[in-house]
Parts: sequence; structure tokens; C-alpha cells
Amino acid sequence: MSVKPARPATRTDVARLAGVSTTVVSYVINDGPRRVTSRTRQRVLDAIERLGYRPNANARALKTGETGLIGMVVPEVVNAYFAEFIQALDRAAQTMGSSILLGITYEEAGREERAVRSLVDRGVDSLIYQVDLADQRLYQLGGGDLPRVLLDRSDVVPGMATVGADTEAGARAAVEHLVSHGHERIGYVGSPMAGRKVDLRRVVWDEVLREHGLPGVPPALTSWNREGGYRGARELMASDEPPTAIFAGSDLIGVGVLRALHELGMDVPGDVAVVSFDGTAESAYSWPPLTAVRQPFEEMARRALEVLSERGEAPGSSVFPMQLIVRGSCGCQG
Amino acid sequence: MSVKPARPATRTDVARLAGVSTTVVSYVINDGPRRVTSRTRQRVLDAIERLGYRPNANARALKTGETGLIGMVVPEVVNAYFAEFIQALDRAAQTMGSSILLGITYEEAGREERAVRSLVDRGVDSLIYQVDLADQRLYQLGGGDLPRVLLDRSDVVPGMATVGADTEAGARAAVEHLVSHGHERIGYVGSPMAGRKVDLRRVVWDEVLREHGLPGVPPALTSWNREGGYRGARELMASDEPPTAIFAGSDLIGVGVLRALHELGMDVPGDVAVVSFDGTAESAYSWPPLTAVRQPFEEMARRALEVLSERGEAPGSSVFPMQLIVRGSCGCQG
DNA sequence: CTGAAAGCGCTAACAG
DNA sequence: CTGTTAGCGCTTTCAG
Repeated sequence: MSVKPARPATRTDVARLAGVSTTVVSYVINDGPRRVTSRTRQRVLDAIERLGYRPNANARALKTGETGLIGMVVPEVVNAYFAEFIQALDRAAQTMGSSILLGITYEEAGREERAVRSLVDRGVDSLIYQVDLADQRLYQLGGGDLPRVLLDRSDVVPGMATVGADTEAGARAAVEHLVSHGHERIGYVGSPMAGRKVDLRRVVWDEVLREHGLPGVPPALTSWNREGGYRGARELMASDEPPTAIFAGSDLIGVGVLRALHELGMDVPGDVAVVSFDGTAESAYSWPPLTAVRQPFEEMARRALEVLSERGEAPGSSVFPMQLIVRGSCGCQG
Repeated sequence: MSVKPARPATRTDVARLAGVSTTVVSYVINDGPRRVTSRTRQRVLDAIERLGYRPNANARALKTGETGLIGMVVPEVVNAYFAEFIQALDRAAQTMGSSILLGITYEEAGREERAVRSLVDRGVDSLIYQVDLADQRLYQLGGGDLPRVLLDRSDVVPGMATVGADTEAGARAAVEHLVSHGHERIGYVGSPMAGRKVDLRRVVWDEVLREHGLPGVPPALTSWNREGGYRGARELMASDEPPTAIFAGSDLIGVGVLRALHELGMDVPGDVAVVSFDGTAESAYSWPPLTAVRQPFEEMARRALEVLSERGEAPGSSVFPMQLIVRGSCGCQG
């Protein structure tokens, strides 16, 4: 590992030291497109080593039109749900020599365009959207040739490749589990979805209740964070016939629900059982630990990257199964 | 907002449409170095608008040697502590037209070099380190002219600019608070530090106990995550004379401590009071909510960016105060 | 106030 | 198997 000298060595320096032309240097660095004798190759490698030469990514990008940057648009990073995706994507990208460049929207209308635009302007090779953009036109920014994928969408979006989890099956597993514990009044805490998107968790929850002939409970729709969960649970428990079980639309919501229940002096799962959605680390360390349906983060991330490199193919949808992780909050243990 | 056409417009296209030379286009885009008549300027602006022209960041970077990218080296992002810094830095960078490019080390020796190197190779203009690199030489990668700052260090590191929080005062506030509640056996759960760095939280905790003539308690040193907190608390509580209060070295540790205490059937704060360090959102929604000492994330982030633009000055240290946030786990409420 | 042109570091077509 | 060279899109010096 040699630290770069004051003036970074260029390809010309390497060529000179190795006694070859710059072309050859290029060939050995890129391993093509032409072959190089192994003797020459070694001389070049030695020169690179001696000079601590590192190719200039910008020059290469300018020439080839490819930056090796993958843009990822997310609402925030202080949320393990998104952070899990970011890490999974980062690791997968590393193996391909690419980097993830984030565009954080903060769910503020004003920042949305800046976030996407900054990625496009920096010349990302492809784009991963993990957001609900208010301005739909932003999905097209960067032109038609830029490979794109909508991450974390289980619905099929015309003209867009999507990668997601089997939310329906996941939600079903969560609610059925609660039903199997004998609960008859099962509430849901979630949030209204942006735009006209439907919340499959809520839909499935409703369906399952119906299928079992259980009474409907008005869902508590607040916001996708801990406070939303807290408010939602307070709302649910304030009703005349409070639920004995709650399906939380996310881990954060689940954590908020737990807090509300504790404040009310209720025992979990004794008085009220809880199952949450996502299965991030926080759910494993809440009190009691949350039984949760886990997102297939790694699988989705890997698939998203695959999709992006399969450009030219018709945009499809990939869906991965979720997994129920049984912990203490549902009543299975204790 | 016009979507780019198939072939992105170049500066030459703009010049042609506006009936000026490419030089002038450059002048109006960069607002200098020469002045341009407002009439000509408007013509150029119109042409840019019409063509949906966007400057090519790579070409500019190649020419100027500046990418507008700020490299940030972090161990992970699925940890609100780091995520808070990332967001604060991102927001601050946005106002300067820069972007944060992450290099995630995953605290794996093998990935460390890749992470830093990928940033340097991509031509970041400066580097923010928020890690303990095992290989010290990596701090120098990229050469001596690259502005650097060590984020989240309250100690002075020779030759390096540092920005941090007043850990000592913060830790003191936490422990003193516990003392003020009348606790006499106060434990600490943290983790060994990398390298020869000292954990000021632990040192100060020890000091405060001494100052008050309180008995020493062996610290539980595990790891900086929820599980570490859990194991640490189990360890502490298994002793012959378990503490009646615990100072947790981080929020994650605090959450783990809480879990262990609950498992043991102890009431918090009734049987054991807890105060944690960092003050991320998770600490506000644990049960009971954790009294915590909050890191000045925004201030540190802003200062770090300032330091990076003040290149040339002697490397200094900036320290920002922490703030005690009183919630339920210390015994103040209930 | 505006234009021509050199050159940033690299790749790859073309020529040997 | 290796070398020469044009040109990616941009900034900026130098000339007008």
C-alpha cells in the first residue's frame, strides 16, 4: 500500500517508467481489449506499484460514459429499514466495483428534486428508487436509457422494473399467527400511503379477519414511525372494545405500540399481543421482543443490482418471500 | 423541469443555439470568471432551458480537479448513531452543492482498505473519518493535500483536525444525575475501545464515583451494540452486590441493558435506574424511555464541513457540548 | 465583452 | 504484440 505522492502519477508516468506506450498501460489495467505479453504486463504492473499509480475515475468516466456509480433515492437513513437496504446494496455493489451514491429526500417536497437531480447530474449509471416520489416526473429524470428499478414494491408498475417482498403472504402470516393464538379482536396500526398506493398489509389484515369470521376493527392510520405507532395504539385501546392483539405495519410502529401499551399498564402479550413488520434489529431488542415478519433485504438488494445490469430486457417484477420470526410479543413464549 | 433527450445536450449545443461561443456558456454557468452582458446571458439561459442542458460533472471534475464529493468513512449505517451523522452531513453538504459519498467498513479488516480506497479513487475532495481504522496508514491514503477531519473525537490527534462532543462533560452529567438520585452503586456497561484509545465515558464514570466516595464497581465491557448491553447488564446483575443504577455507554447498549433488566423481572427505574449515551430516537421510545445524554450531531456535522473548507489552517479541535435529556429511566418521572 | 484553442487523464480505433 | 492519436465535455488563458 503506497501512499500517493504530492503529484499523483498519471498513466503517462507509468508508461514512461515501464518503457511502453500509454495504450499498453490501459490494456493491462482494463485487462483488454487487447492481450499483452506477460513480460510487458509485469513491467507495467511494477511501474504502477512503484509509482503508486491509481487510475483517474473521472477521466475514465468522461471517456467511457460510465461512472460506476449507482444512485439510490431514499427518504432517510436514520431508519433501520432503509439502512438495511443501503448496506445490502453497498455490499453487493462492492463486489462489482461499483459504489452506491445516496440521494436523500427527507420526505420534503423541496428536497426531492434536488436529491434525484444530484444523482443524475453526477452521472450515475443506474437508479434505484426506494421512495414514493410526490412528483412522478422525477422517476424519468435522466432520460430513457438509464436503467432503473423500483425497490421494495410488490405491485407491478407498468414500464418499470420492480423488486419487492411478498407483502401479502407476509402480512397473512402475521395475522394468521395472531388468529392461531385465539385472538378475535385484532387491530392494525399503519399509516395512509402516499398517492393512490394501497397498503397491502392493511388489505390482507382485513381479508384474514373476514375469512375467519372475526369482527372488523377500524384501523389506526397515523404515520410510519415510532410516534405513529404510539398514537395508533392509544387510539385503538381507547375504543369501547379494544383489541386483544395488534398487527403493526412496521417495526418502528411496533415499538411505538409497545410503549403505549406499557404506559397503559397492559401486559404484552398477556393483555395484548403484538406482531410487527420488517424484522430489523430493533424489533429483537424491544420489550418484549417483537415477533415480526422479516423483509428479505439481501435478496432484494442482490436482485435489484442484477436487474440493473440486465438492461434492455422487458421490465419485470421480482418478489421474495418474507419470514415470520417468532419472539415474545405474540404469546408463543410465556 | 425538462427531461433529458436521448442524446444529452452538450455545452456546444447550447452555444450554437444561443449563438455564442462555448466560452460564454461556461461563463454564465459558473458565474465567472468573466462578466457577460445580461442580454447574452439571458439568451444562454434560454438555450439551456430549451435543451434541458446539464453540465457534465465528470468533465468538469477532470478539468478542475474537484469533484464536489466528500468522502465519509463509517463502520456501518444500520445504527442510528452513524446515520444521524450521515444525514446531518448530507444536509449541510447539500447547501454547498456537494454530495457525501460513503465508504462503509463494516468493521471488517478486509473491507477497510476497499472502503477508503474507493473514496480516494473516485476523487473525493476531502475526507471525513468516523471510524477507528485498524490500519493507521489508511488515514493518509490520498496524499497530504486532501483535507481531512476526524469526526466524533474529543481527543486531540496530532496533525489531524478533529470535531467532537464534550464526552467528559456529557458522561459527568449522566453519572452525576444518577448520583443525585441517591444511587450509591452505579455500574457502567461499555466496550473495550479499538487500539489504545481510552473510553472517556468509563474514565469519567470512575472519577465521579471516586469524587463522591462511592464504591467502585467493575465495569462490564462487551461490545457497542444491543447484545453487548444485554450481556453487560446480565454480568453486572449477577454480582454479589448488583448496582442500583447503570450508566450505558450508548443508546444501543442502554436498550440491551433494559432488556436484560426486564428479563430479570426488575423494575426500571424502581430497582435499577439507567442513563444512556447518544440520545438517538430509539432511546426515546424504549420502555421506559431512556434518560440520555444527547450528541450534538448537527453542530458537529456543520463544523466538520467548515473545517474541511478551511484547508491550509493548522489542524485544530472543535468540541461541542452534550445535553442531558431527562426521560423515565432515571427515576425523575414516577 | 466574446472567441479560439489547449489540455485535464483516459480509452480504443487505427496503424504498424 | 505494441504505438499513435483523436476526442470525451469542460474551464480558462490568451487573443481579439
